[in-house]
Amino acid sequence: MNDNIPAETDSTAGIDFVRAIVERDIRDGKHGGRVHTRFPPEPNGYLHIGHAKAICLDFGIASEYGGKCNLRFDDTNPSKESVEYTESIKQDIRWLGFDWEDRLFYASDYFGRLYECAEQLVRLGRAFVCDLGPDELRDYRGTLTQPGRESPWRNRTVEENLDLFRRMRAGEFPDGSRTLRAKIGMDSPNICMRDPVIYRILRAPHHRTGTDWCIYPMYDFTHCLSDSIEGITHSFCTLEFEDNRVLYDWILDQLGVHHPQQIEFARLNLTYTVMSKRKLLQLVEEARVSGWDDPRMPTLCGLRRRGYTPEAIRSFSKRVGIAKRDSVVDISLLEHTLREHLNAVAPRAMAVLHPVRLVIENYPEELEEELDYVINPEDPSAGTRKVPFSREIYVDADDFRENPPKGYHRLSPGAEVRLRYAYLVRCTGFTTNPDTGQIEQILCSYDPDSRGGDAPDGRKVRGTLHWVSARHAFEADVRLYDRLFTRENPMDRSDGRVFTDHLNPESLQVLRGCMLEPHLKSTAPGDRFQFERTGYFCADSVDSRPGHPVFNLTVPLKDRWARRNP
RNA sequence: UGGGGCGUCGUCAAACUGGUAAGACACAGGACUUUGGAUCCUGCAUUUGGAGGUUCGAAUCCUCCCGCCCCAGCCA
Repeated sequence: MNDNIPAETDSTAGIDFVRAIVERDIRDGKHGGRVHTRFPPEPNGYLHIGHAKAICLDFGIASEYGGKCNLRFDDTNPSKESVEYTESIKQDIRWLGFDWEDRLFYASDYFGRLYECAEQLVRLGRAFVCDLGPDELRDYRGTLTQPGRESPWRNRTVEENLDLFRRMRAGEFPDGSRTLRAKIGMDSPNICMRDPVIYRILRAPHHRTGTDWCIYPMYDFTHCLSDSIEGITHSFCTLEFEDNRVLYDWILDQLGVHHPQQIEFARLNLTYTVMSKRKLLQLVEEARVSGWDDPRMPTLCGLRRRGYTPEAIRSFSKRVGIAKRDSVVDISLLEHTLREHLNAVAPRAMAVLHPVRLVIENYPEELEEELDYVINPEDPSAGTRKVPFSREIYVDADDFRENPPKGYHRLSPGAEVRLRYAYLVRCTGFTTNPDTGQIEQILCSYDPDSRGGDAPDGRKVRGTLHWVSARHAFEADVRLYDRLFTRENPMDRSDGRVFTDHLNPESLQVLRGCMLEPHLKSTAPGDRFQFERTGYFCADSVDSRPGHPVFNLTVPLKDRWARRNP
């Protein structure tokens, strides 16, 4: 993994509780001091930044402690899963920078062994076939405060259960007519333990096993055994599975097999976005966004298209930490790690998003110059390139004010500014459109002795503007993105509104006719730049065409001036 | 009102078996600057949900209380 991020030495702090457990286990020689984790996504949707936290934990801990991490698809519900999702998940994990090497597994690989385990449980007298339908089952389960009732089918003989379970597998019974249940007890205060269903009849073609099976194991049964089969030592999952841990342990204990330790941590929440697959799916289906990879989505494919780097996401994951407290991380932390990385690696370029023509009246009509441009001041090894200059250029409309506010050190009548890496120019006048009153053209004179931007006499020039030579510029579309929601917590229903009511109508703004440096014309999709004084941008991977890149705003530069002068 | 978890700065998050509240983001000042970027300084919890108690000493131990999250899919 080649991080171009300055060493993350900010962690003088203690390690998180998960790593503390792993280290203690290594010290104690548990599992022979071995560390083996797994990332177990269900292929029923796209990965998002919350999954990135889990991936960084699972793969991160394995690599930190000399262990391994498997990728295992938890594909036990064929009605919701597909190969499309498995492919996107693999791509996203690789993009994030992690490698499962030859350890790509599917829970469906274990269907045969899982079935054997289920029969074993039956033989042990620890599972039975139950004929209760879904409604009855719910009724028998009891409530949070009242214990459940035992199924009337609970005391079938081992032989009968075995026979029935085999016939379930053979397809003799209709979907939903019977289940295989663990025989634990109906009076547990933990509802997970009230004779939970471990196999159901479901005639749905599976994306890997086709129609081989008409019964599928449930999560609780599958997960612990898959972990066990793979020799996992530490099984990390999110908080909502805490109650399930008892069942995880119970099943493994009954079968007397290798017993990994499940450890739960808090999932990631971010301000100004939603993180559930269901909500994200809704945004896609209702066309509130252009798709799973819309650059405003918190999906990994969305962030990638937006211009986020894997390094930034990994750094972010490290900084949010791992704990058990429900929390909501400020999106500005993610933006910070992004800027931190991009600042270090992104080549600079000049792009004028809201162009206004500026004429340097004393600059020779036909003259063209090639000026030296520093590619990245943060990285001298990036070197320099040439940028063309001429009498007429474009500057940003926001860089000129007829009546400048206090503290404004850009262009205004009489004011002198520096054109980055070019010349010092002084504003001598301007013209406006008589109909609209809009600034049409800014007039300036330049100081020929200031080539490169240095004041020959050392005079102070506060403002430095980006610009692009009019006759060399090319037009392009640039999309400005902002947060998708206007609320820190879009799920806030205190005023009776739903999350889609909080969508930010200004989250996407398309700018046409932006004027860019000619050298940007050959940008390849996905290439990232810092447009000086504006922000970080990347060429869109979907809508760019050869010679016609379309740029996405990845994240704006911080702007203290704008902040103080709203 | 059952069970399982969790409550430390605006937001994350440290503080090993009690020893006198890290760090980061954000925010606010200032320095510097050919990006109002970056960088660099400075400030930012007399206090750990609350109330008692034990102790020379408590975020850490005890008691009671308050608040928040999760669980009643043949989803994961």
